[in-house]
Amino acid sequence: MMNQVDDNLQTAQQVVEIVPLVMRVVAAELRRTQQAVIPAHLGVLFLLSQRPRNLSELADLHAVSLPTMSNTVSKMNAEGWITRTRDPHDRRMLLIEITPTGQEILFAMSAHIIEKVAHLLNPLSPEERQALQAGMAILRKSFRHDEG
Amino acid sequence: MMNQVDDNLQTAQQVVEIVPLVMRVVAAELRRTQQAVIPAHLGVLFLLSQRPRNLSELADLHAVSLPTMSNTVSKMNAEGWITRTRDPHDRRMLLIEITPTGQEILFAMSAHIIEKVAHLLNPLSPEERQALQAGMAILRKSFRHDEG
DNA sequence: ACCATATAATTAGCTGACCTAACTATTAGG
DNA sequence: CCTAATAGTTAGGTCAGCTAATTATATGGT
Repeated sequence: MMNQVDDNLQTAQQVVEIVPLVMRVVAAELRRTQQAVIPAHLGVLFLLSQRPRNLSELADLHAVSLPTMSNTVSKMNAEGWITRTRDPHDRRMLLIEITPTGQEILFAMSAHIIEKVAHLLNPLSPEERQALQAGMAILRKSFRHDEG
Repeated sequence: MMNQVDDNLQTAQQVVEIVPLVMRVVAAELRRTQQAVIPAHLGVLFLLSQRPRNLSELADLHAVSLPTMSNTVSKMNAEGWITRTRDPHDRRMLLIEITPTGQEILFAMSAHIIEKVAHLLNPLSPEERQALQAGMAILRKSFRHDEG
């Protein structure tokens, strides 16, 4: 019989083993099959599709440093995927919003990646799929700082 | 009622959203708290702890290109974590084996990372933990090319 | 009213993991 | 025995991420 502390460690070990593997396999799969270029910062577009955010908020939610997010946002702005405006109430802050172009990119690229992953998940039974979804939901809860 | 194709896509979407987030959060957590340096290639040590491998096999299992794995293995060899010997039966191939030092590093660093992740997973209930483990097992099955 | 401090974002410079293309070394097969 | 295939390395580059230092704005105490 395993106590709760040991079980927690074992769960953590699994996460540490599996998550990086999934990252690499998906990256490799995209590289292998891709014609269109995948924007690296799709996750940020996704966050912005939910609502406008400021830079610090984006950095926090995306779990990167502020300079990294600043750079990311610059590039996305240059691509026309987002707009950056000063918050009139506090001119230190940026209000970052997704553009219609950004929405389109998000939609198209998400569909592309998701299709690849869905292909890898194809052999799963409905029960396994459901179990996987449940696991992902728990990870989201544990690793995302908000619920939006 | 959702059909199986849509459900598969939705599952994939969740994976695509969550897995990179977990990566970044864990990386950030390690950076924040770390005294000792974490070897980037812990996953490779883990594979070698199971059994010796050749380079192509490692590259495949780790889902990176051959040159990347060649470079990784060189660095780990310089650190004394692994040995590289020519396979006597086919001198083109390398037999790559973990050293006792490598074993120690793997053990110590795994414990460190797993402890951090376990900390993040602490608020979970036993049921959630179990669900998360189930989800991870399914991901392993879908993304790892072997069962060793 | 003013200055010190705190907060928001940017810039500069660097690291490290990853890639493709081109190469060397060895094996295998007609 | 020589051409093909296979295993690994080298060369050269990209890109997301970092820390440290800087700029701009806001706030709070005297």
